[in-house]
Amino acid sequence: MQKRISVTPDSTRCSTCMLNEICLPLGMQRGDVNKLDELIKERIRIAKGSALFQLGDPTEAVYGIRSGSLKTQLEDSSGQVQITGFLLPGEIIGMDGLLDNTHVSNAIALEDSEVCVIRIDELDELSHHLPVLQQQLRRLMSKEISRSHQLVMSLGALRSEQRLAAFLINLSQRLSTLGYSPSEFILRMSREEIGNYLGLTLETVSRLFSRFAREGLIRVHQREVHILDMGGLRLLSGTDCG
Amino acid sequence: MQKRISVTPDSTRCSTCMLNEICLPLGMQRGDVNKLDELIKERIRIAKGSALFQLGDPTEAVYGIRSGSLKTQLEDSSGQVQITGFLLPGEIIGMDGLLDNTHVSNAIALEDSEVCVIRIDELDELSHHLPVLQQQLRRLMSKEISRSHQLVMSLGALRSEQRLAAFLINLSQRLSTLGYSPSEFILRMSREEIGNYLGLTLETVSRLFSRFAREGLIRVHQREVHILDMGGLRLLSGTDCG
DNA sequence: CGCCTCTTTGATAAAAGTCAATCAGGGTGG
DNA sequence: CCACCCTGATTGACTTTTATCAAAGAGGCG
Repeated sequence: MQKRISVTPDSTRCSTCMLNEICLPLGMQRGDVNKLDELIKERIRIAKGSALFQLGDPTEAVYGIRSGSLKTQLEDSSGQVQITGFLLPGEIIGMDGLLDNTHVSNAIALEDSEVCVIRIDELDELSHHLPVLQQQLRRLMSKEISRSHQLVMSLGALRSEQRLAAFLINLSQRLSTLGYSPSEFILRMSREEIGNYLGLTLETVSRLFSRFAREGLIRVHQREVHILDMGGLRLLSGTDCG
Repeated sequence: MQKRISVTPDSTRCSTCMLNEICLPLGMQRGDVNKLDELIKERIRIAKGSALFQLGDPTEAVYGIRSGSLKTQLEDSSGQVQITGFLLPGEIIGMDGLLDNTHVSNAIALEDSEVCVIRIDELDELSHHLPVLQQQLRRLMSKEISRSHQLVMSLGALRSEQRLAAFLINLSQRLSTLGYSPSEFILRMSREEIGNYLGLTLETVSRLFSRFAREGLIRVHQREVHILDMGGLRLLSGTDCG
């Protein structure tokens, strides 16, 4: 279910990638981004439902998502699962796991996806000639810490309707950054996955979708969502929505 | 309420610090730790209740806690607060905030505390001569990501009693690492702060303490906690407790 | 000693979960 | 090609958990 692909000189590289401004190169100088091309030597295709990495696997790399979407989830010894993130193109996955180079979570594709392999050893190597690269990874890790803290805030301080509203707004914003419509999108995850992520049951999520629709905030049909009243959603969420 | 202290040659340094094995130097070679001494030029004393940094402050450093304890909390525009961590000696604080060098949380001392200042610019500087240092920070940031994910799991997947049990076990383990008793300790935070952290109300926390005591799992008197039945607590928590 | 803050405990209400039935689509095989 | 089946989604009735409101108790500090 995984297929490794070599990146040849004529493949798309960081310097020519559309996700340039969002992904690893976020905020880097043009010239430096060109040097990044040396870093990405391989990509991996992952089929829907299969794992990019799993709990206990050695961490040799982190991954920039090129297309598709994935979820990350913790799994404890009793098999209990908690989804900790839904990741979209341009986002980096696998940065937990760098404590002692062992993955502590699973990363599973929500649809057929492709990721760029950022090998840690090569990152350290390249950093000698491109010192800004270490700072870059640091910024991305810091972002992941903040993101996770936001999720903690959502789970700890918001009520179910606020969580779902904040979730939709957050998705909308991220899709918008990628150039997609902020008001119409297809959810790649099930009600159960949304519920797990937000600390709710799938029934509660389903009921909330119906209620939001009844109140004219959204239109929803299965996994297709239209946001009709972004202002209303924001108001409902009661936060600035991380 | 903050007092900056220069670290003189005869002060305690990383190489002679008791927290050597836990803090920034975690897992580093002896020789490398000696080089770390150049990095820490300043410490800060923070009085109980006052802030080490606040939302919006520029991030010039991260901080290793030398003594005392702090909490970190997010605060949204409506003033709603969510505590995202209680930090003990040897732990690093301030690693969110490295995305664009602005703090996105508050760090407040739970008791009079002292932290070592790890300036980011000096860290980058020293890294030229001590490449392992970047990896070190990376590991600590990865650890913070995992820690936060564990908290997400606690908030999203556990019931109130499991959360509090897991919280006590986690505290016990960390205090034990510091050489304190794993079974007797003083909580530095109020019921309200514990509740906020765990996504519960202070009343629920108080009731749970009473219930655990009634069931013989702990003895508790105000902020003094004795763990009587660690096995029972573990069983109750239903997890491997991050 | 008395005030103030934190904690405990109780009664009640609200939120979200559980159990159960039905519905809708998509894919498969006859 | 269509019926059927399987999975995921919706909706309802009821239960459990946790929050809210309220009052009283315990320490600590001036």
